[in-house]
Amino acid sequence: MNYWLMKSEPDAFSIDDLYNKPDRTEHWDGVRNYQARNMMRDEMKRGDQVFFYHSNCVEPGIVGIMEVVKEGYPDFSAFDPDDKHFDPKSDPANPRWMMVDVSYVRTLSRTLTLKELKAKEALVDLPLVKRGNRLSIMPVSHEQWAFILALE
DNA sequence: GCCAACGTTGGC
DNA sequence: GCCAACGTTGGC
Repeated sequence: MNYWLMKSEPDAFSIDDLYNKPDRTEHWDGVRNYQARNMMRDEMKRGDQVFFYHSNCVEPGIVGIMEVVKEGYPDFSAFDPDDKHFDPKSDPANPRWMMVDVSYVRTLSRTLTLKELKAKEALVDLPLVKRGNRLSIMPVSHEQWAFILALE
């Protein structure tokens, strides 16, 4: 099993929004970055565990855990001219963008803030804490996952 | 709201 | 294929 971290702006989609979805499950659409796309297309597998990270908000940090329940498939929001993430270059016959479905596992008892994570020597290799990193989906090693969870 | 970092686009 | 311009991300 692999571990991941996925960012979302809580104003757009928060962990509470995920909790309130039917089956507490949602497709992770709107990713328009090739590196992140490749991870969803090639590497994320059913049962993988994912940290839910709130970005661009008052207290950025890890707020919960979710699980991959459906592996990579075409992101249909790219085909919809009315969608915020419409991409005319993504052809339904040859989709450019992919997504996975994720399901709510639990909300952490507290937010593990970016500030706190940045201060940990054990996490210096986590892309999240590297200067200028903007990846919205990133792998987390098993060691990093266990270390972060122990902070809760 | 500012701005640094970085990915993408497009002219050449 | 280079690289300047531009748009976006996301912390602060």
